[in-house]
Amino acid sequence: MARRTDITAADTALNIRREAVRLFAQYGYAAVSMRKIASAVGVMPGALYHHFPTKQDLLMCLLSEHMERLHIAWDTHKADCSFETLDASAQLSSFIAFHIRYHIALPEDVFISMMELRALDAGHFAKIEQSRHAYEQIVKDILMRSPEQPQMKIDDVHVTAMAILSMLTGITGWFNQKGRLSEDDIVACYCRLGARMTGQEPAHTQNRQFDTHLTPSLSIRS
Amino acid sequence: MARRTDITAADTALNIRREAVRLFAQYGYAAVSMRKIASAVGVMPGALYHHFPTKQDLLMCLLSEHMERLHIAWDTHKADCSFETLDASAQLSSFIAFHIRYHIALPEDVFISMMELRALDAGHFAKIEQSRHAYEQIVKDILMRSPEQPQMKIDDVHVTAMAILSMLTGITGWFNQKGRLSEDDIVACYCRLGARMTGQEPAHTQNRQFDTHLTPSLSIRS
DNA sequence: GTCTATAAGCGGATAGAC
DNA sequence: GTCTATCCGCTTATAGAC
Repeated sequence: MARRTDITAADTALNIRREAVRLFAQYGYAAVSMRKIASAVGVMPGALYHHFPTKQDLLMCLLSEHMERLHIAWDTHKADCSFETLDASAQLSSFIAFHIRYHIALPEDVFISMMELRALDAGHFAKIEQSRHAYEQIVKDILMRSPEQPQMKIDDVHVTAMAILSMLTGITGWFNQKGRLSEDDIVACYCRLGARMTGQEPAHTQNRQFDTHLTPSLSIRS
Repeated sequence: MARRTDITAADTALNIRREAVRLFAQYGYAAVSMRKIASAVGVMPGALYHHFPTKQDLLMCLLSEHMERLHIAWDTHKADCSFETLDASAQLSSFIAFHIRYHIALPEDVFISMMELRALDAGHFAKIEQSRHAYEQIVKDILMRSPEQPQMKIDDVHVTAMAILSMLTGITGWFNQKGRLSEDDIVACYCRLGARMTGQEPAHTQNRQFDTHLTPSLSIRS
């Protein structure tokens, strides 16, 4: 067969990233060899090194691009729901809905971004950790505005923020697209839980309506 | 130096388990070689195979013993706090306190039990997964008794149980023994959060007293 | 029960042809 | 941009001496 000119270098680089994400998520970074990635992509091992100088660089690329996409998606979501005009209670529900939908859509990226931080060398780790902290700060900033809301009562902003984030991120561990609960059901459940965790009475939250849907831009993946 | 008769085979096996837990927690199962474990223990690599036939068996031993100790500790805690006599609300606080204290005391065992499940082969995985489900069922059983409690309101037992467990297990990711909050502070915060997540009004939970301390048996480690 | 020594193969990464 | 071929250190695991 003649050389396929319909497959570009950019395609191969994208295939490498996609297969690497899949394999790292399933088996872990250390357990996946460059040979296995090459085999999944359909190229010889040496070809990978034309696109990524080392295995470590490949991992760092996956994690940094994931964090970058996450922040961009959040900024887009903020703009689309006029986030700054919402009160703290509505902001929290808006964040919860965004976080759940984004994480359910990209479970493998999320998974390796949690699990493989320790596989990064010091410099790379610091960069990703900074980006993670910035994301956590979103929740803390929302909770710190709670004193403006008479129906919100928070004992400890830091603990409550970490509890909410852990609770949300844990969803990817058990959620099944074909299971009993739809994505909308999950979002509704967790918005209620988030409201309760921030001291809002069930009576106040039962009948509130939130714009909990993501903007279409989220579904675009590089 | 003559052969040290004060070091027995049981000591070596214990040292292997301890160093393996530490190294697996820090770098991950796949990233840690038998050579590194042997070096940490202070023996030659071949000696490890006298105690564990394969690396996989060593991992399975660590995980199965962790789950076994966890269930035994829970049974002991249940007996010591007369668990069956408590109402559902107090049972939940009792469980939360137990879970937090146990997990803070053994963060490395907990960590590898979450992270290295995928490193187990199919048969071993099934056994550990069964034990994990049994532990999750503890929370579901408590929540399913909530209809007896007029102050408890739960939308979905499964979701609420998973949310509580994720929230609790996430603590090990950020808790620092020397940080701003003591273990007691954390337990108090999370008992409050757990109460709120199960629909209990802040006014109801603010002044309640729970026996949130673990029994002494927990501090014993094989 | 631990040692020395080694088998047999996989690991990341590179050089140079095409 | 991908291939073939290869370097060489490290991997799990075993055999037999002590």
